[in-house]
Amino acid sequence: MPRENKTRYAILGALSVKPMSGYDIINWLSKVTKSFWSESEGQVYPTLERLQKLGLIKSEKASSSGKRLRKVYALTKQGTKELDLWLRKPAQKTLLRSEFILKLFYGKRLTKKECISHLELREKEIHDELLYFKNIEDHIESDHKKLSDSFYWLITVNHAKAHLQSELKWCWETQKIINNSKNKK
Amino acid sequence: MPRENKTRYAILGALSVKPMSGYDIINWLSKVTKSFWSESEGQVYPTLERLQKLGLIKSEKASSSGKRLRKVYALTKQGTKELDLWLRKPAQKTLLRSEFILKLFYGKRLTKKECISHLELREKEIHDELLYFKNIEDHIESDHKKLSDSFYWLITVNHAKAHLQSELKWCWETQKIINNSKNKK
DNA sequence: GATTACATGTAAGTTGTTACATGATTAA
DNA sequence: TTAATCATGTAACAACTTACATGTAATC
Repeated sequence: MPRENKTRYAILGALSVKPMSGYDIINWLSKVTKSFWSESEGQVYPTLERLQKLGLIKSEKASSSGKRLRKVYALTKQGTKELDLWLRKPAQKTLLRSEFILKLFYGKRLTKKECISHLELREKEIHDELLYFKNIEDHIESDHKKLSDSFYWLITVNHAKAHLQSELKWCWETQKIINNSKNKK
Repeated sequence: MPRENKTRYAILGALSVKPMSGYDIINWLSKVTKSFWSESEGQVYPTLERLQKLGLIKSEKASSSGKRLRKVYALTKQGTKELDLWLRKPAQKTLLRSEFILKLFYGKRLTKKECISHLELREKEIHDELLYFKNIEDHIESDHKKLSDSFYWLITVNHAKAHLQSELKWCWETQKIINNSKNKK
């Protein structure tokens, strides 16, 4: 059995919030699902076409401010059904790959200092990401108070924040452990 | 620029611990780097061949207990150099995709009960995974006390455990939040 | 006698990224 | 006028999974 295409559901879900163009979807997802889902252009546009052929979405051609055509897609009844069916199925595990942890896993080959600097770099990234999610949170709370979507959006932001905070703590503890270890290097 | 192949480094790293066959590598990685890195057969065997052609690893043909040939690979000097070079470079971010969080993100389309059941399912998975890492931890501590590798292996196990524990806590809190919310569904 | 573990590999297909092409509009 | 943003799309390629083919040896 081939792998199930998950991109479709991310897109169908986005369109369930409001009709959007491909460009809108890419930007919206990259902002608001940043911590747990990403899509690239090369995926979104062809998938939109496929979904339309399948009758799960329909496009209403609309021109934006300029003359360049802009295709705004909306869910069809069938698309809505398909989305809701998928949402109800238990989630499959999606494996992550962390290059950072892989490097640390082989940390024996590095000096203490080099390991610590990997950890410090990650620490900085985490700080930036926490700031980012603080902003996203404020943005969701102010702009979308009316939408009941925002309730679940904030829950996923909490998830990201909890993850980052626990990783930050682990970074600190790990640096201590490494500094106190008796390895020569 | 094409994406950099990370599989090579996972394999080179594995061979830096001890010479192994493709089969060994697959099993070892799937056990010990489970939480942050996975490789499939269809990746490992062709990559081993490529790495050999590049002179980064060499195989010593050896037969195992039976007659079936078994290729044990070891790092060459060049391969060691390549690995160490990569280990010292700052880690690139690897994006994760969580189907579970994506479903919850669109949770507005589900009933409270359905959302809770997604969370409960995840809770069970986390329990199992925590148990798994407890076992791995004991295994690393007993079998590999002599190897100084184990120091860093345990650090990555800590990372996985911290992540899981923070997610578990978030699961509980989220269930409370959903139960207390005033959504109709 | 059947299943599981050992062991290597290939084929087919899907999924995904990156870089590019194209072109309009708006703001510095 | 230069750059950024809006906007859609394609081509090339890399990465990845799944299923299968093949065969031995040990165990239940």
